[in-house]
Amino acid sequence: MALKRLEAPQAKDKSTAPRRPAEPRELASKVRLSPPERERQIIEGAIAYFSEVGFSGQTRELSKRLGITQPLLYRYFSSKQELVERVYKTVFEGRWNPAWVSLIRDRTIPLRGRLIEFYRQYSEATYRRDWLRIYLYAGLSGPVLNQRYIRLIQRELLPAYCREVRHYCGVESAELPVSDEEIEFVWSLHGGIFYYAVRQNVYELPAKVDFMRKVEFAVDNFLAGAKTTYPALLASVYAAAKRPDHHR
Amino acid sequence: MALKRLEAPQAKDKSTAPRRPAEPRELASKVRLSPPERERQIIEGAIAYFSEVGFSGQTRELSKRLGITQPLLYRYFSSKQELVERVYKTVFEGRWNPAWVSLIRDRTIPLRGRLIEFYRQYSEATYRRDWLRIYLYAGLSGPVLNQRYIRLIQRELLPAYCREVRHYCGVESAELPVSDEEIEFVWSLHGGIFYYAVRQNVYELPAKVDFMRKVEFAVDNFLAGAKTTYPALLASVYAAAKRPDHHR
DNA sequence: TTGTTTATTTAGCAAGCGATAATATAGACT
DNA sequence: AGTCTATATTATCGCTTGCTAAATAAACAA
Repeated sequence: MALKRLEAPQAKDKSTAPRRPAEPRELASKVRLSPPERERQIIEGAIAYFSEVGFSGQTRELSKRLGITQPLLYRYFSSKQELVERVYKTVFEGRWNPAWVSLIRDRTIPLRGRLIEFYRQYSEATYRRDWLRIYLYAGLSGPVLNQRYIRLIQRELLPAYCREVRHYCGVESAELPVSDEEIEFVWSLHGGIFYYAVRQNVYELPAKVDFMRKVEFAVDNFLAGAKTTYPALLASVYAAAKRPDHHR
Repeated sequence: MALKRLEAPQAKDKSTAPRRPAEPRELASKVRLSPPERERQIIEGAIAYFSEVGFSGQTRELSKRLGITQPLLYRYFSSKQELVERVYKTVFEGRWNPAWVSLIRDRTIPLRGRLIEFYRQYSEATYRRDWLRIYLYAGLSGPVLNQRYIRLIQRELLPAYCREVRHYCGVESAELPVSDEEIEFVWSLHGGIFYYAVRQNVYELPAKVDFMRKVEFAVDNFLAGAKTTYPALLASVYAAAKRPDHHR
């Protein structure tokens, strides 16, 4: 019973007959690429493929879409895991623009305009189907990469938000550090817009309201509310910080 | 070369020797459960397992965690896909409470209090690690289920939000239907809180601000802003609806 | 042309996977 | 206690998967 496998057709023939010559291929390109070029092509294809099917996608199917054979992947990446990590790295580290922080801080423009312009640029870079899907897949595989990205947002972007909102509300204070409560306060704006992008580009719901229009609503409401709630928040945090038991 | 597989150790022995008697098992329970009970147990275990590793998790590992053998799963579910769909169904259809809509509409309580109380209850039911992870996995496997859930929110919950916010802002109008713009407006509140839950329970970032405190910030800022921006939004939508080219 | 290098392919393994058939046994009923 | 039925297990199939070794062929230098 265990030997049934033997009876597979032509199994014997193949083992004794000389290897037949390679038949002409009809794949996309027979050209030999230089290693850097081929590597770039593989990573690009892997981003497209894994963003669609997830990181449990098979190397055979990926190679098929690339028009190459599967073992060739292993000439450029020693394992599937290594390729996956290159995909993560390329996507997460390649689309952040430090100029965005300067934009938020540019007080020659009204804060409303800065925030709207920021989301116009930021959405173009990161709120795309492939980025969002890889972000979500990464977060489910393990928290580390998303933690790193969120910490980047919390360290670079959101404190700048907070200082500008303070200025906007007329409660600027250079010496008072930005509190966790303030960071969480501005997360509401950022998170609401992010989730819009997920609904549109991952869950594929029809866009009944244009993205930029939605951003305007969200920014307007955020700023209008902040005018009264932000000073109150700041006061409550500041009061708590003055009390002896303020740590924890 | 192709016959090498034959040389696998004890392959022949196994095929000729009589089946050895079952060795005593040390698994959790040898009891025979009634079909409904066993089915419930499998689904419950599948929710826990698939929410951790995703739906590409293996049936063998699942059965191991349940303390049963893998073929037993196939007595209760004709395929893995069927089990997966039961998991989806159980999670998404089992945790929605229609009373939440009544709570939002209960004008004997100030709107702020209603919203905060709603998020206290809603987060307890759905903003849990297993629910959130299955929600995210489902959305990446295909948009259908998440679309259905989001449409439930948009049909049952958010229009109620909108009418209460209209009342809160003193611009109530029973005959004017809730517009897409208004729905999107209140999504900002809901989405910002949802993404907090994802950061906490999926990306496992330390909670520097307590969930209910964050909800208070978000609701306060939303309502404070709405007082001025919601009437303006309503006016702009209403003005557009009056123009001849208002449809699309 | 001829030889060398190396990008790429062919063939294949070993482990893992979903699923099935045959067998064994727990537990209720007589 | 003995019988019977449905629950549960054992063994195994056929296919897929990540990965490797050997063979092939394109590009370049002599």
